[in-house]
Amino acid sequence: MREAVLDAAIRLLDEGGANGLTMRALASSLNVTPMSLYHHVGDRAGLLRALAERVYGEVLLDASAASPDPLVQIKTLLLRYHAAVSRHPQLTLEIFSEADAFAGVVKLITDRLTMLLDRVTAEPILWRDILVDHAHGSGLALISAWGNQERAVLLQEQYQLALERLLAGLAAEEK
Amino acid sequence: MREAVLDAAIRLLDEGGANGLTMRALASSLNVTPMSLYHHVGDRAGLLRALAERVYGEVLLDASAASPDPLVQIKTLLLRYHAAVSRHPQLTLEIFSEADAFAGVVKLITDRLTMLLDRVTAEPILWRDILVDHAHGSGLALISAWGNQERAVLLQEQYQLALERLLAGLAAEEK
DNA sequence: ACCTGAACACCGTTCAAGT
DNA sequence: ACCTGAACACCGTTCAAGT
Repeated sequence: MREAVLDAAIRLLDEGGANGLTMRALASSLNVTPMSLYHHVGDRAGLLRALAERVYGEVLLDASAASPDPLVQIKTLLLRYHAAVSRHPQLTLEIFSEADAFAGVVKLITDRLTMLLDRVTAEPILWRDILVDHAHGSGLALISAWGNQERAVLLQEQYQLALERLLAGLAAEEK
Repeated sequence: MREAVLDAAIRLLDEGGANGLTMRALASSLNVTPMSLYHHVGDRAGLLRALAERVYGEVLLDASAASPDPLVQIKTLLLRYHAAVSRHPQLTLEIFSEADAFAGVVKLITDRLTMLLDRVTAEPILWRDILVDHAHGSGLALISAWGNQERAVLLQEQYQLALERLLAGLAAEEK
């Protein structure tokens, strides 16, 4: 039942943004009373936290990937994170507006990124913020392309290109 | 009177985010009926549009600055835009969630940026998106530092540093 | 443990009426 | 032109009551 609630919630959020995901609309889409939701996901903040864990949680799966090259692992991690952000940009927006945003899963992702960058550059923090901020900005730009599959694919390809430029700039600095 | 409404609105938005800026709270803070606001700024969407024009409008003032060097002008433009975004990150967030976001002023800013980049790189669009997306992500990160003046200043300085790295990477490519 | 209806304190916005 | 009160159709969440 909890999974069904989260499924319906992410759909409402994708389609209607923050205003589309109301407890009452969510309950109604499941043929249930609004108050019933509180037994499965808690209040609206709890619901959003659960959604964030589900969407961003996949990013860290089997992270010590094929290649031992840290630059390749950095690229893989960022491509996955960007994919998660741009798959549900409205969720990202909603998480951002919380004061203690990105507290849980995302902290794990940026920590892993920092560790990898430490092996590649003398300024791991600076580059981590450049790469993460850029991934956020690029992912959020997907909102303006919602429902436009063609443009969405184009933006995804462009992110890959942009990431290569950024990592080239990083690799060009001496360690 | 219109200016007073906008002043109060941006304050509510900064302090309480999207949920803090309600038409009723805004009216109450001005000792006025909610309906009175509709004569000055229209509905909530109109209010946000007016706020966006005011905040982002300053970015384009006297843009053909001191130096004729396009790289310097690019840097100045982005520093100003980032300053506007990070001064009111909650407004940026709210504008982002609109379908046709950044329609007005921001279009002018990115167009000017594209023109300048055209004189410096063979891939102006790619670099425009890198720089704009990064500015957005970095500016939005200010939300987590709200009320923390020390951290806010640090993030501003870090943006300047990050921008220099990015422009160095851009300049390193052959035109 | 899970679900419910009724209620409370909110929203944005429209409308008809006032000056 | 500007302001108002009342009303409508919504919100999130609490509470007391049911199974």
